[in-house]
Amino acid sequence: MDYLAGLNPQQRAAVENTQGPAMIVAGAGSGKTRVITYRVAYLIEKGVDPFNILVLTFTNKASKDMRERIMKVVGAEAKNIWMGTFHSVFSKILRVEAEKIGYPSNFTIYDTDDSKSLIRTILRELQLDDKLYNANFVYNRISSAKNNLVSYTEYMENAEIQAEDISNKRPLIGVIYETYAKRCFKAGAMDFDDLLFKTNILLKTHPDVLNKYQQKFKYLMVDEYQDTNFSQYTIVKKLAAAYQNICVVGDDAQSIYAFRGANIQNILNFERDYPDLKVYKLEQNYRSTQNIVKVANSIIANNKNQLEKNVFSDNESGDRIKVQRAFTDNEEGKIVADSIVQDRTTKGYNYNDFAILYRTNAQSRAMEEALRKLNVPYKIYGGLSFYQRKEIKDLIAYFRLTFNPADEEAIKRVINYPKRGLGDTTVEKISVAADQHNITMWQVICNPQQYIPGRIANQLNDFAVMIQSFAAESKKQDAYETALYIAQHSGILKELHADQSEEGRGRHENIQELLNGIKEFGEREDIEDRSLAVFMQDIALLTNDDKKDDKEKDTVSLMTIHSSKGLEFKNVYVVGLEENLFPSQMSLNSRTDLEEERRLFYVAVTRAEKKLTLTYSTSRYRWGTLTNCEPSRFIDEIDARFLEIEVVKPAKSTLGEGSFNEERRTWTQQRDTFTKPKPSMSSPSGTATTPAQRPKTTSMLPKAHVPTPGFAPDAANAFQNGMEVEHEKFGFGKIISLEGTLPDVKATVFFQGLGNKQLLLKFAKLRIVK
DNA sequence: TCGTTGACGTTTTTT
DNA sequence: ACGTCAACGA
Repeated sequence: MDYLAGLNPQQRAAVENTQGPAMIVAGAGSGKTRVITYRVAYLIEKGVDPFNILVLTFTNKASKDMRERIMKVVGAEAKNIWMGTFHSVFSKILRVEAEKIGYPSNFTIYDTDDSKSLIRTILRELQLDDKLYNANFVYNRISSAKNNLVSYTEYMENAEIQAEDISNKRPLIGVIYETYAKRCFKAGAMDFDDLLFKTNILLKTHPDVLNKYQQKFKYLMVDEYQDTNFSQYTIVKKLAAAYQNICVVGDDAQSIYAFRGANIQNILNFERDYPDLKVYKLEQNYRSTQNIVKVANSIIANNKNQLEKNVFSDNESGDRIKVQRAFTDNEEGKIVADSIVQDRTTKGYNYNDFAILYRTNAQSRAMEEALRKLNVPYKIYGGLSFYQRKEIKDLIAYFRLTFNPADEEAIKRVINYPKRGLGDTTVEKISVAADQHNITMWQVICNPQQYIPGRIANQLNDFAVMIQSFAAESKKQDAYETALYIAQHSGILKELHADQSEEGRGRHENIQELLNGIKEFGEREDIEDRSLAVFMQDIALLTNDDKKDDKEKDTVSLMTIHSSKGLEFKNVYVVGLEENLFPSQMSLNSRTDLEEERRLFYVAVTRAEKKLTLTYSTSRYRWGTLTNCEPSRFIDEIDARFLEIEVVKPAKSTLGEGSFNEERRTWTQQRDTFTKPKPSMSSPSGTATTPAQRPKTTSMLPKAHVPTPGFAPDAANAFQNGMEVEHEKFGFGKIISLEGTLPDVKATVFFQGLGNKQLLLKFAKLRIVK
């Protein structure tokens, strides 16, 4: 246990106090991960069975890293610790206990796309205005209800919530919530929030199950506790109730997930729930230079709501923080890329030692381009994950359907991909029939003659038989063979193979990569059940970090600030420090939101060990148009003593060594002259629409034909060559020729002023004149 | 039923 | 700039 010697008194106390409730308030860079790691190692060395330890983290990456670090201390035993994100740990438990709450153990996990798609379907069915009832809005509303453990019944009975919805002019959210929840249940599906919500229900309604897991998890640890929501808080509280060996670790200054329901109250509740709670404060920052720590402190001091804490550093004072201006987003990229190349060569850094952090994923593009131009290797973290690509989701939807045919979203995704003549109309019919008879869409598809008579029934039957053959195949073959069989027989491989464009080949390669991944999974020795069904279970919870270890590769890291939490780099560039971008436009309405944004800035700044650079641009492409930008208020908030402002461009600057604020004033005036509306040339006085303002197309087209009163089209079989006909839009014309056989007869008709038109008689609305 | 077209909204952030 | 969606024509 010689590792204990390397800890400071507070850290050591936190590690050695293993019994009873504890809270570790850990400032940025204060060795938090080390403490958790050693605490777990210490527990094991004191004789606690790893199977009795549960460690909950916030991201897959954090749990993977931590397991590796624990492994280095205690060896292979670390494999037996229960460790993972809330979502992954409790989805595992739910699969074991699913039947107790009426779910199949192979329930599907709906990702955000699936959820929103289902909500859109429901909005259509309820004939609600999808502008007012925006799917995103509805989703967030339902999500936050679940995260606060409000069921749909409670939602509709709660006067406060109802009043809020009514004042939002959206009184029917409760009804949508109910429909959504029932549809998910019918489909054997849980969304992300359900994984926690249903766990709560399970533990509440089944004391025996609760007891089982209380006995199992005698020691609990929760990382990033400030980011937990009420639903997570309640699970932890219940599990810890028997032994009270609960240790939470967090930093209120780094709470950046309130938008997702995280509640800072949880820390306060925590003290209230455990009167004999021991609190450990880790305030010494070992990561960064003094300057960086001071800058971080001066930023967070602007927040009103925070716990008392004094983070300090004994490291060298270090360079001042660089602030650099660019005139365009591309130039910003160039400045950063140049700086990386220069520091690497002159100061002997690796590419690994650099990170570029941004507020939104969209900002990565300019950075990428600049890095590519200088041949700098880089890796983008986050963004569209491999498993979110269309072709991957398509194939996975076939897998989902194979193991859970009730999965409505999977059906809708693949029933007509590749094209097999089962379009929207048919899906609508299936959906209606399913609703009427209170069965699943799959049951309708398996019995099409009964519910949807006609020619379509045959195609539906073919589809059903195909899916059933996949299920049969999965029972005979291993994961890879089954997957390959499905990829081939669904027609997906053929479809992608036919597309010889660059992207098409890329998609084909992605499918190959997924298949390879499944093959590797099938060869793993450490898992007993290596079936495709098991491979599928966690797919929705995987993010990018699961794919290949690029750790050894020497690359610059690009990521959002959110995904940078918990990481550290020698050199950090925080880019796009502009009003409306960072802080984000969405955050400007309320103090709470702005404070969260500021904490985000705090997180960004505290990632840096040696050198921190902040950049902003005076213009940037947003939504495809060039927009002017103002420097972020966050720059102003930093104590100027720690800053080094570099005015890059204007050759022979007249600004001299002026302060940042002075420079900014100049810049602002300059911008004003550019944006002042020019004397109007385009808008003539008066409000009436002038002919010149109408869309050009209208005036260019021949005059629209007004159909004869009582216009009624004739049946397709009534037409003969040479007949004079009337078209609803094109007016009068004459049939020049007829081709094909009923019902697919195609007519060529000559219309006055329009020339020849080819019309399919079964669609075109034509009336016989003579 | 399917493909094309033009209008529209999108950019917070993650499991 | 880009992707999604409704409307429309074939």
